[in-house]
Order: sequence, then structure tokens, then C-alpha cells
Amino acid sequence: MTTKIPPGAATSDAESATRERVLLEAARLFRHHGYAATTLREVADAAGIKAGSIYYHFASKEEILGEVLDKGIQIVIDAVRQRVESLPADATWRDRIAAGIEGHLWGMLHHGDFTSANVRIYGQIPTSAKKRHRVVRRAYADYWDRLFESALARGELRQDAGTAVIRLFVIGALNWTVEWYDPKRGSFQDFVRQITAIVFDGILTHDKA
Amino acid sequence: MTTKIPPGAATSDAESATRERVLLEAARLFRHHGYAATTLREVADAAGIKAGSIYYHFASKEEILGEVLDKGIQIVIDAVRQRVESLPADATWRDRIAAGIEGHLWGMLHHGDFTSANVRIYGQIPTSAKKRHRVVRRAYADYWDRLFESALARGELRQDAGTAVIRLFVIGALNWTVEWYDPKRGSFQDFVRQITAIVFDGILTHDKA
DNA sequence: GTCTATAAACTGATAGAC
DNA sequence: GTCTATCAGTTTATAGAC
Repeated sequence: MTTKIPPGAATSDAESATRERVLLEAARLFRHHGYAATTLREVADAAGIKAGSIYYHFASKEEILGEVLDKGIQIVIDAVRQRVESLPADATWRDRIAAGIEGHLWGMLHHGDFTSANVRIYGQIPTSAKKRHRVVRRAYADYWDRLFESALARGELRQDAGTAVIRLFVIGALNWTVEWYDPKRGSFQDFVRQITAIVFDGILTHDKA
Repeated sequence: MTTKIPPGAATSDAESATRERVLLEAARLFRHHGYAATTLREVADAAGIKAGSIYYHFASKEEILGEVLDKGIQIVIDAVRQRVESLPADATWRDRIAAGIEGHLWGMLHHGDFTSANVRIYGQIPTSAKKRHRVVRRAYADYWDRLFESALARGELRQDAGTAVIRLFVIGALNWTVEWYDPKRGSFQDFVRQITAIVFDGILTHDKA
């Protein structure tokens, strides 16, 4: 509960280098092998310490899981809010949603181990861990629901599909890009342009008068 | 290699009731706990037999995995081909893609344990299993690429995004619906209508002259 | 076809030296 | 802070009875 912070230290508690290293390697291993399949010995090996030493930094395997999951979603939330809230007050909802898409993709693709681990293993973790993590997820879903419902009220969003369906479809599709996006096939900015175009206007051509 | 088939049996080899039961329960457990985290004791318990008995039907845990993965994708392939190929010869590519979307969603959502297991654990399985399964995946991807490239050649598909990006985005988005689709919130046919509308025309409104 | 029994190895977590 | 050593439990797979 009470963690000692060295006087004058600018960092928050819980931020030693090895601690961060353990979280990073855990995220990478959870992503590629799953949560239950990843052993603390593997995590310790990758982090350059022995298995027993992990328990100086974390109380249990599940505590590591919790931090990895939270970090994965927090990175995305921060990137989205930063971009959406730096828009001018008279921005259209289309502009705000576009900013949100770019932020979400940036977070997903630039911290792939944390975000992919989150996407891949959330459905496989103990219910206790799920329950705690659900609060953050719900808050993020609410943020997007507000964007979509405001756009709907302004007549910018299609009305023949539920906003919940739109949110789940779009966020799910954006999340999954971390599983196939290949930076070697083009710039991140061009990727964002393509995805935003598809999300906004669909995959078909439309005759314009 | 040579499996005894009772004379007059209409079924192919490898189709005893308990064998099918083991595959079904394995898919359900792989889906919810991951591959490595699922023990053969759990699978056996769920299937109503003892752990040792599994080895009469399967040579190893990885053989079960292979069959679960193949079945998950084969269900979807069959549903897609059936719908696309029953269309009249003069059908538009829009019609064909719509039929493909409906088939893909039907397969995904009506055999959720096999399809969700496939989506969730593919990134977490041993490379040996991945390598064998990749052949079927590639064939299915090619099928969709042909649909999209034909639509592109006919001017029905948008030209400012790569067909590979379109395929990966759309299939990924459709795959993920199995993680959030709720049959209690509306009929399957209405769900297909909403998803197809979003994929074809996007989430925004478009002024039509 | 299914069972019991067991082998050989691995698991999360703890205790205590340094 | 990190180490070694260890506990108690679990794992896949095999052998052989029925």
C-alpha cells in the first residue's frame, strides 16, 4: 500500500527499471503464448532476473496481468483524448471521430505488445481479473458512445444501425489491425487515411452527382 | 493412417460420437482459457471420459488443436461458398460480396466455439501447428481477394485503398463480431443488414442528390 | 474403448541467506 | 533487491488391466 518514494524523485511510485522491464516482457509473452501458458520463470528470464525476484515487485502473477491490461488500454485512451481534445471548438463530429480513429490506431500500433496482449487474452483471463479491468473498458466505450451519439444528433452518422453496433464494429475492427498491420507496406499516416476512408464511406464506390 | 470403417457406414472415418464430443469441448475450452492453459483432464471431464482415454482417439494435444482450427475455418468457408455460388451468373460483385459477408457471419456466429477459438488462439499456438493451418487460411484469403479484385476491375470497389487492406480490415472486423454479437438484441438477419450497410457505405451519412 | 496407475517434468509461490 | 532452495500441486503422455 505505502510505497517509499525517494525524496526529490519525480517519478510516481512503482517505477523501478526492472519492474518496468518485467511488465514489458510479460506483455510480450502474454501476447504470444497467452496468460496461463506464460510462466513466471519465462518472464523472469526475459527480464534478466530470477523467478523468485519477481515477488519483490509484484504480489502475484495476477497483479502483473492487471497492470499489463490497464497499461494496454490506458495508452490508447491517452492518445485518443489528446487528439480529440486538441481540436478547435467548432470542429465537426466527423473531425472528432477521425481524430479518435487516428489516436486509437497510433496507440494500438505503437505499443503492440501491451495492446495486442489486451485484445488477445482478455477473453481468457480469470473472472476476478476481468471484473476489475472492466471498469476501464466501460469508461472507454462510453467515451466513444458519446462521440457517436453526438454525431448522430447532428445528422452526421447513419441512422439505420444502432450506435452500439457501430461502436463495437469500429473499435473491434481498429483493435484487430494490430494483428495484421505491416509498417513495411507503407507509412502510418497513409494507413490511417485508408482505414478512416473505409470506416467513414465504406468499401464500395459511390456515384456522386 | 488406415482407419477401419464399418461396411455400409455412410460417415467418413474419424467420426465416433465421443471423438466429436472431445473436439467440441476442446474448442469451447480453448476459446475460454487458451490452448496451452487447457488441460486434457478438463477436456476429458467435459466430454464425460477419463484423460487417458483421449489418446485412443487422438495422438496428441496438438492433433486436437489442428482439428479444432481446421473445423473453425472450414465451417465459414463452406457457408461463404454455398451462398456466393448459388447466385445467378449475372449477379453484381456487390451482390457476391454481400453473400460472402452473410455466409461468413453465419458461420462465425452459429459455431462460436470453433470460430472464436480459431480467432483467439491462432496467435498463441506452437509454430508447428501454425504452419500446417496456414494453408487453409491462405486459400480462404485468396477467395476473398478474387472477389475484391473482380469488384475493383468492374469499378464497384473503392480505388484509394489496397485490396489487401480492404480484405484484412473487413475479414478482421467480421471475425471479431463473434466476440460481441448478442442474439438477444435482434435477429441475425437484421444484424447482417446493419453490418453489410456499414461495410459497404461506412458509418457516416451521405447526401444523395 | 475406457479404465487406473504412474512416470518425469513443470507450476506459482514462499523462506531465508546475502 | 536479488539470490537459492524448496513445497505442494499439476502437466502430458504411456502401460497395461478389463
